[in-house]
Amino acid sequence: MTLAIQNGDTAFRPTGGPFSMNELSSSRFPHSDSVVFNFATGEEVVGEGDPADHFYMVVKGMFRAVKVTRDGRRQIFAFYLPGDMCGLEPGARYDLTIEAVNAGSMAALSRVACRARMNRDPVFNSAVFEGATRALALAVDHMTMVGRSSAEERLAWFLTMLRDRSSAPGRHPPVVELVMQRQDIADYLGLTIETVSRTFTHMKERGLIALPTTRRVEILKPEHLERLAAADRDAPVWDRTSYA
Amino acid sequence: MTLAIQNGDTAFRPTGGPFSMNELSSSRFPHSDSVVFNFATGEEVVGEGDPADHFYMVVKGMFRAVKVTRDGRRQIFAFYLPGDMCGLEPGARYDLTIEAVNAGSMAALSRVACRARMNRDPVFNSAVFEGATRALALAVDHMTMVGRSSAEERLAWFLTMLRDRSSAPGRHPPVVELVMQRQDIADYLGLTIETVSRTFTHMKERGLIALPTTRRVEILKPEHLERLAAADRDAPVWDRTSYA
DNA sequence: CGTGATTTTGAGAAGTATCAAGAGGAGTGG
DNA sequence: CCACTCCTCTTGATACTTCTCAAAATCACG
Repeated sequence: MTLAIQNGDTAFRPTGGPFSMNELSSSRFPHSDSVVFNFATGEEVVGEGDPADHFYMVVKGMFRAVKVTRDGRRQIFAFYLPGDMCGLEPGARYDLTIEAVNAGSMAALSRVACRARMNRDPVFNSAVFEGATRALALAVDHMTMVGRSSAEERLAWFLTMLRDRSSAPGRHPPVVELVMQRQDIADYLGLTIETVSRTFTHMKERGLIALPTTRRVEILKPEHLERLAAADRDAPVWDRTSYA
Repeated sequence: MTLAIQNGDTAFRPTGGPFSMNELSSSRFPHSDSVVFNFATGEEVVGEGDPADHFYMVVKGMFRAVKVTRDGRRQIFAFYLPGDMCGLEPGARYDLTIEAVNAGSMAALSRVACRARMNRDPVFNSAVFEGATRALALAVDHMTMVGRSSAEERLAWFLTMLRDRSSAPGRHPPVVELVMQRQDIADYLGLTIETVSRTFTHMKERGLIALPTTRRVEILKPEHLERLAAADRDAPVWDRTSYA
């Protein structure tokens, strides 16, 4: 893992969006205390069980929170985009592995420094707490989805979420860049890779989406997709912040 | 909802067990600030969206954290036993509904009083934080289970959890009292009630368990059940504390 | 232009849901 | 104490979704 000291206020490109966690972005979280690390595709940021001594904020790229079980089953709990914080858990050790989905970088802030900052900066403090809260709320939604929805509903939910979180909300038709590969989507949604692929195909055939390339989705019928996504939920709040 | 002012240190019967959250039990959490409320079967403690002004600790009986979606799908996120805390979420409103599974009672402590206490009692403070942390860890496990396990593995996991959390760990064969009904189990595990019932029958036929009554399970082959339960996980830590 | 990884497609099997009916239990009133 | 009723739980038959295994197609990259 390469290291780069961040100089002042540059380097941060918060993606914007209706998320109060953005209060933490650019100007607030990364300041002279923080250090930016670069990661190659697949590289590990923190491993499950590592001592939890830092908080992280995504600067660039996409990251994932993963747990792999003894017998190889794999579950992804969150994808992090620029501006998202992770490593928020108050415990002594990380609970999940955080890996780079593609090449990217993270700002790391030591917990000690963070604690100090929380004490002297009420906005920062409440934002971090709110982040933890919403991680729980998101887990609730995620679990309901995994436990109770069909493959098509799950994928619709996923695409809707990515669209809402992505930094280019104005385009028509809305375009979602799938940075992660199919296996990651499957492990996030509790499906197999084949089912994910078939569901993409099915949505394409029904005219809901177009797939100009494997990793790019054009949402042709956003309302339809949203209806599918929200079939079993109400007013989901997409959370840019999670924990790990 | 009936009200009873608690007098001093009586009334609490922590069930014991290997859970550090018990540091909060009897002597710590409920003290002169707290008030005990009684609840009838099915009665609501807090509803989703209510202002989150209190923390709660189960004194007697069993409670559940529920979310029901627009179209009637229902997901249960936790069952709370005596000594468990809920309502821990830092946000302004409760995220889930908490209901009494059977007749029971809860000690309520206002958040204001709790905050004050957290400031002057470091043990209490860290215990509450640890509780929130483990709620997240439990959600991770729960989600992996719901997303990746078979019906039999889920039920084995559930029974193992209840046995570990129950207050009578010494009996042979281990006996689990199912206070909740089948629908609750189904909604906790992401299954249908019929599948839960069939899986019970199947386990009975295989000699893993006995069902002297509908709501009482004797675990005849604990090791076998544990093997099933842990098939896709490692060393689960059963958590007496969750959030809502 | 190969070569390996990723994704898609296909066929069949397995597991769970659904719909429907029956059995068991608890409470009530005669 | 026994019927009656309601509710929960179990069982059965079938349909459907998703998984599994296998192979083909596409993509990424040297």
